[in-house]
Amino acid sequence: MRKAERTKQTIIEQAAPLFNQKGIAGTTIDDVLQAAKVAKGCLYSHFENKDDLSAQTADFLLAKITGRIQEAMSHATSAKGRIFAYLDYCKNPLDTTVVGGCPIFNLAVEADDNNPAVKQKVGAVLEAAQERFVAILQEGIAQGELAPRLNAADFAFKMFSAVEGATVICRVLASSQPMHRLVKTLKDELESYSLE
Amino acid sequence: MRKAERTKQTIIEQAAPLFNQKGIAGTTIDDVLQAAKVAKGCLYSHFENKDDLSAQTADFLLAKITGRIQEAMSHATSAKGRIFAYLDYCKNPLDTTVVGGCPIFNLAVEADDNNPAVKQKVGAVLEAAQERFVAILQEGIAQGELAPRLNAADFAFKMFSAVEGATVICRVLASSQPMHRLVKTLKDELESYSLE
DNA sequence: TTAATAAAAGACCAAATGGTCTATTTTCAA
DNA sequence: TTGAAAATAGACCATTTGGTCTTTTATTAA
Repeated sequence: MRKAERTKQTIIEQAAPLFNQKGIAGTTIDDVLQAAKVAKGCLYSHFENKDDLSAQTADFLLAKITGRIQEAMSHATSAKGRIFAYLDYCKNPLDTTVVGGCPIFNLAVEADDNNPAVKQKVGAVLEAAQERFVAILQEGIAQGELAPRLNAADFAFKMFSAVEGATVICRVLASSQPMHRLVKTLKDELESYSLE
Repeated sequence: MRKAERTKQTIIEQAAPLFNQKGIAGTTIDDVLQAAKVAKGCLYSHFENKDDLSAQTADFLLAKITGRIQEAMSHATSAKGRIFAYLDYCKNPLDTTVVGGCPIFNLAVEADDNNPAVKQKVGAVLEAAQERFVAILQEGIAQGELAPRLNAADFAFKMFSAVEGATVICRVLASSQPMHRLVKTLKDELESYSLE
């Protein structure tokens, strides 16, 4: 039963970039089969159907970027440092952690009107991310590192929305320059609340 | 030849919300046939194939929102007024002009890795929008309405990215509250550059 | 009004797609 | 080492999908 788990993981890992690039509707079971180098019977012994596969792959994708973001921020100690680390992590939208752009947004856009299950997963991730940023900023304020006049929730939401939006825009324009300027702008803005 | 044009327009109009909600890959020719109440032979006498249909529908969708945004801003006279009008226009992400969210982003996300033709269309719209906002802000500065220390390009991009990003997020969270706060934040920010 | 032309209908088709089922191979505990 | 159980292969199937073709109907310029 150990081999099976490995195979299942392989399928998910190979399916992930496909779903992220081509979308769920745009990805075929045969695409996945080919990428994972697995036969149909094998895939269907691990997943009920395409919906099940896409749901589990969505979980994988979402876990992957949130993990990476956490990891990127974990090296910093100050609030400002953590936020800067996040912004730096997002700096290159053309070459994202998972090929095809930010899975959060890719899934969000596709699932929005179609896939309640995935939509809910994305919603949970979105809320967690928001809360994480707010907590970091509020701790920064509590520690006397950031000015209390900073509205943590507003800044966090603005920053996150802008970075995610900019990721999409930069990818379409095939240039990461706008993102670089955005990151600089947001850093300057946060810097203006710094008390140290 | 007049009737034909009307029929073609109907097909595009009926296809538009489908493509916007379900995506291009997720929308079937039969879906469109049913929505437009037209037979297959009819549709294919107006469009070469699905690609042609989706490209023309993308044009329609993009023209529609850009038109609406222009229209919303056209009533205002000052730079601040125009920007505020845009922000107000975006205030309700759950009930967008075209059902299913902002077509710019929906198309951007799907076309990004799949559909160079549509990607290019979206890119053009994105650049035009950005330039429009920058021009408005710069004119505001030139007219002495806004402080010259305002970086028009940076503010415009941050605003646009954030609003588009927030639209997606709000839709997934099924709440327009975050957008309301974002709009307020951005208005306050622009207000702080107002010289009048 | 009518004839030439354009538009629309829908039966038909081939390919693709998601999914099933049985046969075979592999795994791994005893 | 071996045999029961698990995993995998891939032929097969029904349905869906994009697309074509011929027939019928509607339009419109003369």
